[in-house]
Amino acid sequence: MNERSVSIFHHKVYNEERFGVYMEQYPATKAIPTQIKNPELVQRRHRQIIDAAVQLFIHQGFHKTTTRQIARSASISIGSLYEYVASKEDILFLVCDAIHAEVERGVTEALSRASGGRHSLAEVIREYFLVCHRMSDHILLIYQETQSLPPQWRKKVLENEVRITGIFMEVLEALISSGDLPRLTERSMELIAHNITVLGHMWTFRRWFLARHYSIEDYIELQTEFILGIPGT
Amino acid sequence: MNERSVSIFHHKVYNEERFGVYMEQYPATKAIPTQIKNPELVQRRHRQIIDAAVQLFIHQGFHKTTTRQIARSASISIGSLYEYVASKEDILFLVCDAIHAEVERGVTEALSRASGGRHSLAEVIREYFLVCHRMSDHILLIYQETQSLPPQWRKKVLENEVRITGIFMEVLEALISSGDLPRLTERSMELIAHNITVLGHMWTFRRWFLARHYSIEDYIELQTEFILGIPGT
DNA sequence: ATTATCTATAGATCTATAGATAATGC
DNA sequence: ATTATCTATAGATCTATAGATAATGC
Repeated sequence: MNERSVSIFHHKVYNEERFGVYMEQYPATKAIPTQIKNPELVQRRHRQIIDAAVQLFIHQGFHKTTTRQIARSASISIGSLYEYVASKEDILFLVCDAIHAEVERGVTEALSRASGGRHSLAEVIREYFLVCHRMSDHILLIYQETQSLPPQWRKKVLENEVRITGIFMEVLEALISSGDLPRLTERSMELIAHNITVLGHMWTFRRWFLARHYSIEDYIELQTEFILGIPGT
Repeated sequence: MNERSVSIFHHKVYNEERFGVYMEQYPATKAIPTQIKNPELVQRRHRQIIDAAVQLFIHQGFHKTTTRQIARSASISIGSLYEYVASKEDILFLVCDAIHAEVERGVTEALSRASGGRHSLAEVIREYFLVCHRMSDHILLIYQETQSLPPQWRKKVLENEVRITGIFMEVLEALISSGDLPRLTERSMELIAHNITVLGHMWTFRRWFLARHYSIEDYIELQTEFILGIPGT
């Protein structure tokens, strides 16, 4: 569907300096037990599995995708696949966690570029919505398949979701304490952070309708007005 | 999970007067071919199947529920089940369509009670959010399983979604033309209607987080402020 | 020797239907 | 005779693993 989405998982964000060790790209990799001794290999195979599975899940859904298809598409045997995961659900967890890591990376990066002044909320919203636009299929997948995860993994995926919403809370807090935004109650601010998160997701799960009427630029403009409560600008 | 949700499908909204015929409760019943001659029986069995399936799908998901479980829970044999539907996907369609019919009924009913004045938008939002609260599990199911429908049925389910959003558009239009709401562009108004719809759904798919911090009454109050852009009241 | 990978398959499903049986109405 | 229902099962999967084989490093 979305050619660009394929390459999303080909950013290789290594961090080899820290403690002199090859750092795990995704926390999920650490959480899944394996018999394989070489951690670098585990990481490489996990990425192969994720890249293969994410495309298959997007196009066929989790349940209609077979473990054999994933193995074939990742260029490993079905036997090897089960050296790196204990179950099909483990693969779904790897996929969900990788998607959230990518969304978080996008938002954090945007944040570091933001000017920090009056308009920085609009800037952050804009960059976040563009991340949602690029990762439309992936975010949709999380909405559809989180329920298929075992409770232990689902909990971790929901924690990821809370962490991303937390980024918007920090932005709102900073702007309020600097006087660039009117004072709000904690509760109200928290809910607004959730609203921003979800209105970004809305572009992914209502795209079948919205894209017929609005470009992503239209959408960002109108939603920014709506969120900031400024009917004219 | 939610005891009240069971009874939602036990409202028997018959309309026997029109044309002197026993009217179909759900349009979906008409769309699914069957060998059974008695339409009243088809409708009754469809309702049995829907009531059984909706609970199983909510607790186990569509893919983990077997057609045998549905048949058993609906108190008919697996053979009979397949006299009333052609496939498992047909059952999912019946379920999604019935849920939307129930949501629409709830919103329309609320609308007919609304005072129509200045505060009627807040009233409609309130009643709609209460419908989402009551039907939390059901709305979540639609988010998760719409993708599992064959294209033909998915299209119909998405049309239901558009129709429900359309109700909010009409309310907004009426309030603008009566001068009770500031003038907005058509595009902006349409997007606000979608936002209202989705912020209701948000209570269902973020309930795992929101319910820890807000009661449904808190949620309605804060979201109404957010939507109407009034930080104080 | 140790580590990683592969092939072949056990074991356990599940959907959908064919063909037999029961119930209903003339 | 017609309509509705049931039982039994064909046919087609799919996940996960056991046990054999290949590659690597001392």
